[in-house]
Amino acid sequence: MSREEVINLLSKISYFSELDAAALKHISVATIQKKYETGQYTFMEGEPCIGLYIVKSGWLRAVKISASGREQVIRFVGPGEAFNEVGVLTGGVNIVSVEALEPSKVLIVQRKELLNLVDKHPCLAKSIIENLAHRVLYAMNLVTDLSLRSVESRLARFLIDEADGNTIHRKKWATQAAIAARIGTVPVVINRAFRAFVEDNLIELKREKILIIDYDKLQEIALSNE
Amino acid sequence: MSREEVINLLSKISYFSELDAAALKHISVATIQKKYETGQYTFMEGEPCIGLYIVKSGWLRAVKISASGREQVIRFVGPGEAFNEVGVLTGGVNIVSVEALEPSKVLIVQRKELLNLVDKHPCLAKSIIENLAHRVLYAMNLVTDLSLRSVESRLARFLIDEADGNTIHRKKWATQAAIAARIGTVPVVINRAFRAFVEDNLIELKREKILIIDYDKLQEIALSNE
DNA sequence: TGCAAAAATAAACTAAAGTCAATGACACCG
DNA sequence: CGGTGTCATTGACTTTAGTTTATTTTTGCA
Repeated sequence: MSREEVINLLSKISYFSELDAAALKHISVATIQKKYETGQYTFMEGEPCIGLYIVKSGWLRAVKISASGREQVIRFVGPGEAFNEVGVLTGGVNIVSVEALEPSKVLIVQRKELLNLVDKHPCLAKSIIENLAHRVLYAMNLVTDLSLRSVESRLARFLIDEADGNTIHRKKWATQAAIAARIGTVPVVINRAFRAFVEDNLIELKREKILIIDYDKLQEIALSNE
Repeated sequence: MSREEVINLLSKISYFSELDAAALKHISVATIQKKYETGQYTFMEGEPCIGLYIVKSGWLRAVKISASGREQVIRFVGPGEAFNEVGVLTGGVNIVSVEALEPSKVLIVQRKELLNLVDKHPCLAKSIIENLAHRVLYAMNLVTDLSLRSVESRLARFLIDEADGNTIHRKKWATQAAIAARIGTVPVVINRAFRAFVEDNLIELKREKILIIDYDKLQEIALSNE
């Protein structure tokens, strides 16, 4: 990837969108490029944190894994998104593991470099604050979802959130198992919930996409035990 | 509370600890003081956010409430701590409800004022970033706790985290119901877990304090299905 | 095209968490 | 000092979620 491409990609990241050209160029110099194959981990939880990762292409997932092997997906990340901010900004240790779901290319802005930049550019600090605040919000909603709502309700909400209009486009890696890990449960349980939704004519379920048929009822379920 | 007291309190908050005297004085002017009785809410989720709250005295809890009446406590806040940062820094809407657990006094730094300050003081921005990043970390751990670990395991962890040495000092409002809401379950279930711990001689359970007898085994349970 | 692997579905079962209702213990207040 | 209300405890029961195993259906690839 050329210098210009790097700068162009960086400028599209919400963190950096308000930085001037000079600053962007500055960052681009401190940037590493890497490539990962499907199933490969960019880094593991607990390891020292190298820097802020920015997805150039491909999809990955940030995940916490329990000793018993169950996984909780924190989020999926795709082109133009950044991940590992929290590792960079807390103690310098990765707090999740991140796995490539398909062949992926990323940029890495080195930790020290990034921390320097924060000092120098108030607008960067501001957008980081905004972004982190939203991340807290997201995580807190995840918390209340898990604690207060049923699997069906969570799934309904997930579908609504992910829907583009009334269809959810599924990438090849968006299997029921992947969705289960995101919802906070196991594949069989998600499958049951899906079946139930299909039975009740709320959705149409295909491999490449999910069609929402009865949006209102789905919303009702999503809100039911909120 | 006098101007000096206000400034003194502000200077102890992690956000403001590195601000100079002039800035602190500046903030103190934009500050409102309020008092709440036990059970009174400082604000409700969804309401427009007035500002950043700082606890002068008393304890409060930030909570999300479901339609069915169940509660998930996000955190307890006590003297010297701040709350509602996320409301201030995201859309200006409160994302939790906060209830006084005992008669409490708070300072409120108005939202606009705070946002102005962030622009002017890079060190403030930096400490906010740090603080928010830790908040995300905390929330994510809460997520994985809820999703991957049993009630017993969560309770064990909670006890270890809260312990000062090998005793947990319980405020009058630290009832089993309150702990349940924090752990993400209901009072009876917490009670069962407590009983089991007492049975197995892991803890000694009293109204004013909890004594950890077998720290190692408790830790083992805390980590068991991590 | 067809075979092997992955994913989805199904059923039977277990375990964990939650509900409900009743009772016991204890603290606070008039 | 008794009574009222809150909190803790208990048992019986329901519901939800998770496990296991087996079968069917897709998918991707040789």
